[in-house]
Amino acid sequence: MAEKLTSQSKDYPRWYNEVVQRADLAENAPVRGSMIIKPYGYSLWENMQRALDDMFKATGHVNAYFPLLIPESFLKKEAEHVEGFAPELAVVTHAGGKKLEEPYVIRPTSETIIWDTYRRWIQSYRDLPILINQWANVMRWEMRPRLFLRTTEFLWQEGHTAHATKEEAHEEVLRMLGVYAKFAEEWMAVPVIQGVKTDREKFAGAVSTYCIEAMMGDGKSLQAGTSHDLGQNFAKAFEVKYLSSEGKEEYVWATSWGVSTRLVGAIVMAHGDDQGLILPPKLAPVQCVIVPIYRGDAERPIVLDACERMALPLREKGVRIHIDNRDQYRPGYKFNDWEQKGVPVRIEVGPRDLAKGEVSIAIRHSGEKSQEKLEGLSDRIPAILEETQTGLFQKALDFRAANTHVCDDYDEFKARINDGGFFLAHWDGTRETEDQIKKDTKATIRCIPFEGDLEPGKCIVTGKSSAQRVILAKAY
RNA sequence: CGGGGUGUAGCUCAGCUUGGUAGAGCGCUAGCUUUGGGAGCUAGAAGUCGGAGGUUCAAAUCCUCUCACCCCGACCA
Repeated sequence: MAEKLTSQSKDYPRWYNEVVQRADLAENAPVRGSMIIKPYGYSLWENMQRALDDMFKATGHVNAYFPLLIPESFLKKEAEHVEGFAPELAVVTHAGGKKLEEPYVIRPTSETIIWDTYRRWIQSYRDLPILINQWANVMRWEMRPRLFLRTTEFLWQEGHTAHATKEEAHEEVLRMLGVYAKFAEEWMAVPVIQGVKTDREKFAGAVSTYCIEAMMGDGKSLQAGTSHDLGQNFAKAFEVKYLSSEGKEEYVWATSWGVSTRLVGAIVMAHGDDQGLILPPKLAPVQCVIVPIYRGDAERPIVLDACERMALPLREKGVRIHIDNRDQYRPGYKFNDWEQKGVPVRIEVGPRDLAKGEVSIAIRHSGEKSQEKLEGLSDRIPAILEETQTGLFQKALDFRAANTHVCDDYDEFKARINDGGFFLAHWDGTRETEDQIKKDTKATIRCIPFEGDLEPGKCIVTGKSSAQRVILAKAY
C-alpha cells in the first residue's frame, strides 16, 4: 500500500516535492541542485517547447545554437552583468589534462558570446534586425535548489535580437512578453500579470526588465518569464555598430527574453491538488487514459480489444491517448497512478460497461465521474478536454482574484503577507523603501503592472507620493 | 561561510546508549488466488553498514581523521 501524498495545507513545499517525484516528472541527480528529467516530465517540456517554438517562428524568429563555454573575459565586458552573475558561475579551469590559459565559464546566459558574435555579423542597417532564438541548457550555481523551480542546470530558450532603433527594440521586448503571456494563459492555463521590474529586481545588464508573474497554489508569486530591454549596453560593451542609411555609425539596440523548465514547476503549483498533478490538456503528454477492467484471462483480450477500438477514432482526432494494459496492477492502483500524473480524462472500461454499450468517464480537475454512451465518445472526449482547459484557467483566475488584496496600511500588510497572496500597494519608487519591505517581510515588488489601478497615491511605507500601485508578494 | 543533523538492501528507515558474524516496511522475482478506488498468501533474491585509520579476541556500534548530503541562516530566477 503506497502512502498518501502529503496534503498542500499540511506542508506545501513537501507536497510539491512529492508530486514532482511521484508523477514521474523528475528526480534529484547526484550533483547537488541538478535534476534528471524523466520521460514523462520531458514529454511535458517538449510539448511546451513545440508550442513556444511555433509562436517564435510566427513572430519572425529563427533558431541557432551558440556554445556552452564562454571565455571568462567575455563576462567581464559588461560591468553590471558580471557583477550580477559572478557569484553563481561554474568555471572550467582544466581541460585535456592541463590548466587552461584562460578559464571558461559555463554559460549562465548567452548575451556575451552572442554579442561577441553579432559584432562580426553586423555592419550595415541592412543586416538588421537579427531575430534569433536558441534552445539550450545554462548553469547558475544556486544556493537553494528546488526541482524545476531553481536548479543549477536548467533548460530554457533565450531570444537575442538586434535592432537599428530604440523604438524597434522596445516593440520587440513587449511583443515577446505578450507571446509569453499568451502561452502561459492559453496553453498552461495560468493567468499572469504583465509588468516591469524595479531596478532592484531587473536583469544584470538590462535597461529594463519586463516580466510575467503567476500566482502559485500557496499564494506566492513565480516569475514565469522575462523580456529584457538591453538598450545599447551590450552593443557598447562588445563594440557592435552599424552604418545607418544616412551613413552614420550607430550602436545597435538589443533585447533578450527567456522562459525555462521552471514553467513545469509553475504548472504543478498552479493547478495541482491533494491527489497530485493536474495538467492542462493542451500540454499534457497523455490527454486521455483508458483503464481496462477484466477478470481472468478470458475477459482480458475482449476488453483490451474494445479499448483499442474506441481509441482509434480518438487518435485520428489527434487526442493523445494511452491504454494502460499493464497486467501487474489492478484498476484501483491505476486510477490513483494516473490521477497523480494529472491526466485530464480517464475512461474506465469493464464487461459491465461493454454490455450496456457504455464507458465510465472520470474528469481529473473536477473529480466528476459519469457513465457515457460509447457512440458519442470521439466527440465527448475532445469536448471534455476543452472544458478542462478553460475550467483550469478560470479556477486559477478566481483563486488569484480571491488572494489579491488592495492594501494601504503597512502594519496590515506586514500582518497579512505571511498568508500569501498579491498585495496592491503604493510605493515611493526608491530602492531604500524596497529594501525596507524586503527586510521587514521577505516580500518583494514583483512588478509594476501595466494594467489595473494606475491612479497615483501615497507610499505604504513612507507616505511619499507614488505614481501607481505595485504588486507585492513573496516569491519563489 | 556560521549553527544543527544524517550517511545501514533499489527506496524509507530501525539497530549504535550497554561491541558478539545484518533487520523491518515498501519495491523486486516466482507461484497460486485476485482484478469496478492504492490486492492477499507462500517462497525467494538483494547490503564490502559513506571512506580511511585506530582500540579490541571481536566494531554498523567506541575513538581519530576524512568525504558527501540534508535542514536553518546568509545569498539568489
